Amino acid sequence: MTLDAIFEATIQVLVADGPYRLTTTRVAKRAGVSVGTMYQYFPHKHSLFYAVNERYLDVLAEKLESFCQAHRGASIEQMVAGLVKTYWSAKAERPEVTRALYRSVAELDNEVLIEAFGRRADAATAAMFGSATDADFADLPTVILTLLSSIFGTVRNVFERDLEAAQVATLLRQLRLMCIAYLNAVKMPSLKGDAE
Amino acid sequence: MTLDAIFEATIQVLVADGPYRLTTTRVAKRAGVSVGTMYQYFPHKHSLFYAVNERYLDVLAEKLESFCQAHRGASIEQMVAGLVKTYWSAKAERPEVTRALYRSVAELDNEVLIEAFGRRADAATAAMFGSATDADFADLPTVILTLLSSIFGTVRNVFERDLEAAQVATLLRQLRLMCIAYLNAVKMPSLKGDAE
Amino acid sequence: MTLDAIFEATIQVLVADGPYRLTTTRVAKRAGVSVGTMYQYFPHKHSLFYAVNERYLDVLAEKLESFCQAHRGASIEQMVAGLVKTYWSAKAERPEVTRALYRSVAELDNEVLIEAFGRRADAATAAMFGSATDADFADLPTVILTLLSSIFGTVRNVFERDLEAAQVATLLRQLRLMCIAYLNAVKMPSLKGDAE
Amino acid sequence: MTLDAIFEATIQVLVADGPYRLTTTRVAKRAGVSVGTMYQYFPHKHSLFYAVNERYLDVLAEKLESFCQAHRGASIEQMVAGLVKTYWSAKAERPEVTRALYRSVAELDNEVLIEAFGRRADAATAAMFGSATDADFADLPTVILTLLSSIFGTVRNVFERDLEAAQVATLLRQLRLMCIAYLNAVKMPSLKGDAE
DNA sequence: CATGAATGAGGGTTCATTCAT
DNA sequence: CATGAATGAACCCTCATTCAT
Repeated sequence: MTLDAIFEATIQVLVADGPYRLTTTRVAKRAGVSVGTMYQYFPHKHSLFYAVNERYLDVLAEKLESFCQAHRGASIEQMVAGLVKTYWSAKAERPEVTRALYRSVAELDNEVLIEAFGRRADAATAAMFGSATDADFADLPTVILTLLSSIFGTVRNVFERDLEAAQVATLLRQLRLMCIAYLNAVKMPSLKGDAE
Repeated sequence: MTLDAIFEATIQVLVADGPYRLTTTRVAKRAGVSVGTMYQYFPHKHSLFYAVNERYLDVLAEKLESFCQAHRGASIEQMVAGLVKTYWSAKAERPEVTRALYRSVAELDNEVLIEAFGRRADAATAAMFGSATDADFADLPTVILTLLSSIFGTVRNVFERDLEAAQVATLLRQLRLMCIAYLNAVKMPSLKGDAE
Repeated sequence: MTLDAIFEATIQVLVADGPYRLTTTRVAKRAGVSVGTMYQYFPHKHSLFYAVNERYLDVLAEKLESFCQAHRGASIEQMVAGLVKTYWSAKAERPEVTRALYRSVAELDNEVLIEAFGRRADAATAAMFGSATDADFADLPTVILTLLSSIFGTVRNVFERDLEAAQVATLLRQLRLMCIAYLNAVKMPSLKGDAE
Repeated sequence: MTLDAIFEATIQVLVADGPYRLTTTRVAKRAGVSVGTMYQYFPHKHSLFYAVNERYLDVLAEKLESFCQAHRGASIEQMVAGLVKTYWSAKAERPEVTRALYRSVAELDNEVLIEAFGRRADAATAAMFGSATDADFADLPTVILTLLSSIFGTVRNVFERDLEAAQVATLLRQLRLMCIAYLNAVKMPSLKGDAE
């Protein structure tokens, strides 16, 4: 489908030439359509860029949601491990694309997108952790905000500092450790906690 | 001094108009100098941009270093609390500037800058935590990388999601909690630890 | 056609304003197109300039070739007279253009063009004089080089010194005389030469 | 002396960077003076350029004049040989300078200079050939014009086509031959001519 | 609907020239 | 007088956007 071709072309140009060289002509050519056609789908360059980000965050949110949905009732340790893995895998699948999008964010006023994504991630994660069989939290929203900020932020840092594979593996392990230590520190003492 | 005026003008334009609208003419006008003068100090737009970031990261690194220097031999709890506070304060001093610079990163190949900053932060923090009187770590570099990634990442997330003051305060408290929980989880059992 | 308009505009600007004032905007305006359009045909100013020269030399070379082709087997006197006339006529057709192009040479690294033109002129002229019925030359290439250098150089001098019509006519007559005297001086005594 | 330094610097920049990169700052720096000082000697760039050319042509004219002065009463063969040699040597002494100046001519309206030079060359040469002991010419001015146009033009052609040393030597020999053949063809039959 | 040539505002950069020191 | 930092008009070139075909 034309639209998909345009999206993919945008990402490819972004990765290959950087946000600075992302021109409508270049994208159109790579997508195999004319500029005119592209303007039928997107009224201006900005909207194209916006749509690409929207789509990207949408897919990401879906992955998180589907993971959270599937792991209700698990242990917080499983949840944390899975959450980190899910988020990292989604980002690491196409690292250059991830990096390119991280860097291209400047171009658009995407606060709306980020907020929407944040809300979805918060909600899904909160629902999952709320169903944990081995822990309860007095202020779940705060816990979730802390957890996600830490995970998302750390992952972003990895890409920014361009760490080596070995370092990344270690860091992700430590990240899990950190999150679990945190959750255990803030969870309420409960009967459920007996199994520990 | 002219140079400072240019720096400040760059930041102001960045904040007011965004990286996309950062043009040499605009910066020059706001700095109260001619384009020609600007080009006497910076061989091209890029270098101006780069210099601003370099300066910013330099100040940031210095603040971290001076804090770390001053708190050798403290407890890990004090270190964590101070580290978070120092980093956050530096970023929150001029929030719009911080946000503007976070977003402008895309424009320049600043991996070198980020790496240099990372190394300085790593070194200073490692030296401090290595001197902690109440904890020892088997793999200090990894612990530091994790700690800083988490702190830096989380702070960045705060700016990206544009959280409210109250949320921020809570989140920072939780962040300290999380870091301490992590450090306690990974520290080596030691004689020094007796006091715990 | 747009392209021809651009060529002609370039020449006109060159003539009217000189090579120093030949700007892309000026050419575009005179050609009745936008700068953007010009850049669709020529990747940069230089290439436009180059193309104009190329075209000019190409036409010139063709005229020489066609004359030489048509006068094989003639007498050297006819050849010389025709050669001078052909070259001069081509140059004198639009004297200001000729002068403008002579002066604009500095702007472009046109050694390649000049060499190419030189080779074509050499080849055509050599073929013609090689077929002369009343003379043979021991070292034809050298004779041709001398002949053409002298003719081309003299003509250039005329334009540079901006001689009056009467002087020009006289000079051209003398030039023919000089060339013929030279050829007679260097030609081999031969059976063909009997008629002399 | 400062002025000489500026002249030499101009030429060096011209040779090293081409007429396009000849900027006042660059010349001043190479001359070891400030732009301000340069503007004390030359009211604008153009005048500097003009002066350099003037000086160059002046030296050239002097060489021709002094040769012509010294060879009054010689044979036309000696005159021609010496004239070609003198002119060529002057040009070939610093070939890059010659080439650079040939190309830079476009920048300035130097018709005046060229005319002045032409007149001096004409006068000197005419006086010399008028004193030849072995030939008389009915229309000396025309003969001189032809002779000089041919010599000057041919030499220029050599630089333009960038011929090899061997070719150059041959060409110069032929040029002498051509000039002598011409002079012999147009000289008046005279008693002086007996020696022939 | 698709095309892609045409547009031209606006960007980065240069450099002849000035003038306070 | 010499200096060289400051100026800003003007240059070359790009690219988002339009619209006749």
